[in-house]
Amino acid sequence: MIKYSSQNRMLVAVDCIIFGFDGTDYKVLLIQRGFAPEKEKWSLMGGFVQEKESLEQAADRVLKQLTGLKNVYLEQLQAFSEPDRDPIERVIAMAYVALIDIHKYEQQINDDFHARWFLLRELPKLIFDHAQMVDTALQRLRYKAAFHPILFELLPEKFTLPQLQAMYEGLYDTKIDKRNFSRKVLSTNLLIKEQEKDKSSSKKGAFYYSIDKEHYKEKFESLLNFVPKTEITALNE
Amino acid sequence: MIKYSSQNRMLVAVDCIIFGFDGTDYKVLLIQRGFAPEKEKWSLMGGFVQEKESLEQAADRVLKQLTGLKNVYLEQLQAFSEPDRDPIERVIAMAYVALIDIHKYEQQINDDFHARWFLLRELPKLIFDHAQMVDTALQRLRYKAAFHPILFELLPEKFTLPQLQAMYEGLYDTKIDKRNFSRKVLSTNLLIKEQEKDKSSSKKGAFYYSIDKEHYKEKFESLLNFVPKTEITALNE
DNA sequence: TCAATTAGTGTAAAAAATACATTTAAAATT
DNA sequence: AATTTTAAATGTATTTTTTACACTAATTGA
Repeated sequence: MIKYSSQNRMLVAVDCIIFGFDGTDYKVLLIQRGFAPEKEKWSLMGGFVQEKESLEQAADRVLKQLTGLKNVYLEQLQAFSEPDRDPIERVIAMAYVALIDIHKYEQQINDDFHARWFLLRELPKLIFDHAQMVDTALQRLRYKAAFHPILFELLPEKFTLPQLQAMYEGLYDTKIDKRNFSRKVLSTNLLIKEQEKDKSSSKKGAFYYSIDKEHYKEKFESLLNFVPKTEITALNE
Repeated sequence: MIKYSSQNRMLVAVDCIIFGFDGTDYKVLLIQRGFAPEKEKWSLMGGFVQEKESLEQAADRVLKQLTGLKNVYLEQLQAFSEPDRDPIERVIAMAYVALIDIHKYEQQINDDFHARWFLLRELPKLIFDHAQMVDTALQRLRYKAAFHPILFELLPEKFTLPQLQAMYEGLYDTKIDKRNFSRKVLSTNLLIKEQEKDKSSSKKGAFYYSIDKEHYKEKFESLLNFVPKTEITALNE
């Protein structure tokens, strides 16, 4: 079989930045690396791309192998390709961002795998350029969430408006007027009001909402505006 | 020296989608591929990543080698990684998008290299998945140009408001009211009005404008809104 | 000097975003 | 049983932004 002769072949890896939200804070899922170099150090979920799989398939596989997660929101972030980013040998890394409902997978992750959630604000030292990957992923999340309803991926099936608002406030580190926020969110017709209330955080209780999945798919690509303009005047992309 | 043993190494390439605008139409720069397979077929500018260079460096190098272009706007688009996208062997391709002033480089490109501009609407059949890369790049351009002043990269140092407007109208295939357009554009303080007029396309002549480079850098990341909302309700990203 | 052509400009109406405070529901306490 | 406590829910007036829309100006060539 003919090949491209005299060209330089290299390893290609995928690394996944997995964001979660616990109702108050954003978290990132990390594992202790299982092999040298930097064995036992905290790392993003990563792995080498195999011969017969696309990058997307590799990211799915790595996520499943290391955490048990399947069918999660997963998006290509960007490549990290400094020649010496891995001290052992040249590795091109493609970073993927995943958003998951932290509670849905919490048990599974803790029990079967040795992944651990860390507060985004208190991440341990990470191997290689993984801290930079997290930074870049966070920037992208801030950018994208300002226009598209992706943060819903972080919430359980049923959630309340105060929870949703806290998630937006956390991401942009700001306070949003709840009257304006609920008007904007509800005007998209993305949410269905449920009968029940969540009484875990107030006496009155807050009504649960769920996603109208039809509208969600349609509206996903259209442009929303949940975040006040003053908060998004200088996003980094 | 230790390596990651028993892992699969593969070729990594960069491919550049180079957009230009000739005042009326968008164009894409293509070359005839110089080696098998698909030798002589039309292709994006591409090349393999070398051992000691990052992807960005590779893209810069490829662009320079194949067209003579330097210091152009170049942005990572996304990876294309289907295992069989290249019939010879596994190649992961990272696509980059470049925006250039078509006239500034026209001579250089035609004379020294065998690259050729094609109308975006009339591209020839391209090798491998390059047509898909162009599609994706165009989607990204539409998305990004709706919020950031990147289209200025396509224009010469001095340009007129009608030219600028034609560029936006072409990208979104729409008509924009010129009173509203000029008000919006000028309100950003991104443009400096010049003394001279361009009389090439009207008897009255249209004043030239140039970019206020200070403001341009500052404003690049902030969010603009040159395109009417009705035109950007369903961008694909 | 008149006709033709494209550039340039202003205003009123509609829509969207913002600022802002009180009432309501339910539980816990007295 | 009444009162207090806590967070949820809600409406309106003001400001800002966006849109729709049509005539005048400058210049060239006939």
